[in-house]
Amino acid sequence: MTLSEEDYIKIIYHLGKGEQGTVSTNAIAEKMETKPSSVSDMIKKLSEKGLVNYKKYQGVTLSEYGLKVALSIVRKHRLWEVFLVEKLEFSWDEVHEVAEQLEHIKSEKLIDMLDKHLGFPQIDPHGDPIPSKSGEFKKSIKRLLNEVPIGKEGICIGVKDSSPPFLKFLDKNKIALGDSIFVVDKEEFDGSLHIKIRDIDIRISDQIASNLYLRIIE
Amino acid sequence: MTLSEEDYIKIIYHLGKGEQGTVSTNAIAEKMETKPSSVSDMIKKLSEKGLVNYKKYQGVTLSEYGLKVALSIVRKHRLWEVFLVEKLEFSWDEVHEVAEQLEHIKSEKLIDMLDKHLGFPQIDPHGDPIPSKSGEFKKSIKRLLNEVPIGKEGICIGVKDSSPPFLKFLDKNKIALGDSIFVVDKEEFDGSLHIKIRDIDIRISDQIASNLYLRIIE
DNA sequence: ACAAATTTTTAGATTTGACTAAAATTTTTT
DNA sequence: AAAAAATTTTAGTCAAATCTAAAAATTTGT
Ligand SMILES: [Mn+2]
Ligand SMILES: [Mn+2]
Ligand SMILES: [Mn+2]
Ligand SMILES: [Mn+2]
Repeated sequence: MTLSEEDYIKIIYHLGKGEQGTVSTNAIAEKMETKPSSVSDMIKKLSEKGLVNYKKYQGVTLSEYGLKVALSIVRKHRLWEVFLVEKLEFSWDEVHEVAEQLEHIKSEKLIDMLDKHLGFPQIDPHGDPIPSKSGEFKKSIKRLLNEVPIGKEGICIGVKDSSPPFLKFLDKNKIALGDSIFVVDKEEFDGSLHIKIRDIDIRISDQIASNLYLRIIE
Repeated sequence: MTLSEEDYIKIIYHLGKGEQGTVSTNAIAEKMETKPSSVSDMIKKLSEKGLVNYKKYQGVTLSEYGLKVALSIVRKHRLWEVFLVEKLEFSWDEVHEVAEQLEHIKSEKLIDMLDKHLGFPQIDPHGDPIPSKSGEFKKSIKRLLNEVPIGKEGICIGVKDSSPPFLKFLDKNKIALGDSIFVVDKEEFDGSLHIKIRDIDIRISDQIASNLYLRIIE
């Protein structure tokens, strides 16, 4: 598989939300930062290779084989992200671009040993689950912070918006993965939240709360 | 720079033995596993980009800029090799192929932090010196262990005597290719050596030491 | 010195992945 | 149910990196 083919497969996977969804040519073109006509050409090739199911004008889905390939790339991407944060002191808003390159390195042993070196992590620095070698990954029970009931507590496991400005905000406010967040109160008027994090009470807007994923403890 | 251009530059560097030597089209073709005609084309391109000095039919040398690029690639290659051996439990004969891929990853921060993570190593698992960020590095030389000065360290790169008894001895004493050996002291009386290998102190006879090749710096 | 052998370069073709412009198809409006 | 709009595909180019075959330059052998 070429680097370009791998990028297409990964994008089709993400646009298909994991598995089923059929994906449009235009959507792929936008993500790939290329033209729809180029996408048509590539899809034809991927289809001939058995990586995608394709009928002209009817969108595209990953084949079983294509899904396997996609999960292997996602696995590599997320393991490298963990490596960069845990071992090389990168912060979570710096890792994606480098992982985009590292995910294409071809060596089964490399990724197995990297996994071991990192202690077989289950989630990446953005809270996304890391597929196992065989392509399974446990569905984490995510809930957006603004949907967490008052009086409940949860673990911060990820973000919906992973843009640098948002990640910077979290960093500045010392909100990080693994942190426990307790919802003290919710303001009806604007949906802003009063939360307790590391024994400190802070107030966050609905906009922030609706972009933070928690895993609810019970 | 494309991946292919980087490979050409690296090969021209190695064939030119570090710096001066002018390199022939045929030699490059052989190393690149391609045809001389393809090499001619690529050299023309590298010349236009100012990476090499080139006169038709007269061979090619790296420009000052090209040398800088070459050293940066060699640095990345060797740092990744150290990483694979030191952190991921690869053996010295498994790392080259993977490093050939990793050396093309583009991120200055990545390589700086990797260097730091590894403790700023001076030599790679094959005993070759690692250029500094600014492109300086020490020359490495091959020496029989009994000719290595006290206080020096080197990588075991080969044997002079490859008879079964000798290899058995090495195996029994856990001395293997790729191991780093530090010469602690030398006994004047019989020429026997006190060495440190994998943090263990052992004593070996002159007969053993005069049949083991090390690669040392400077 | 000069013919033969070798090395190197050019000419022309191929493959991959992309592009523009135009045609075909599907979807949305009226 | 057309007409209009949007999406998707095809047709025809292009650039990068490669190839084969042939021409040009250099080196070698007598
Ligand atoms: Mn990422
Ligand atoms: Mn991630
Ligand atoms: Mn190597
Ligand atoms: Mn090496």
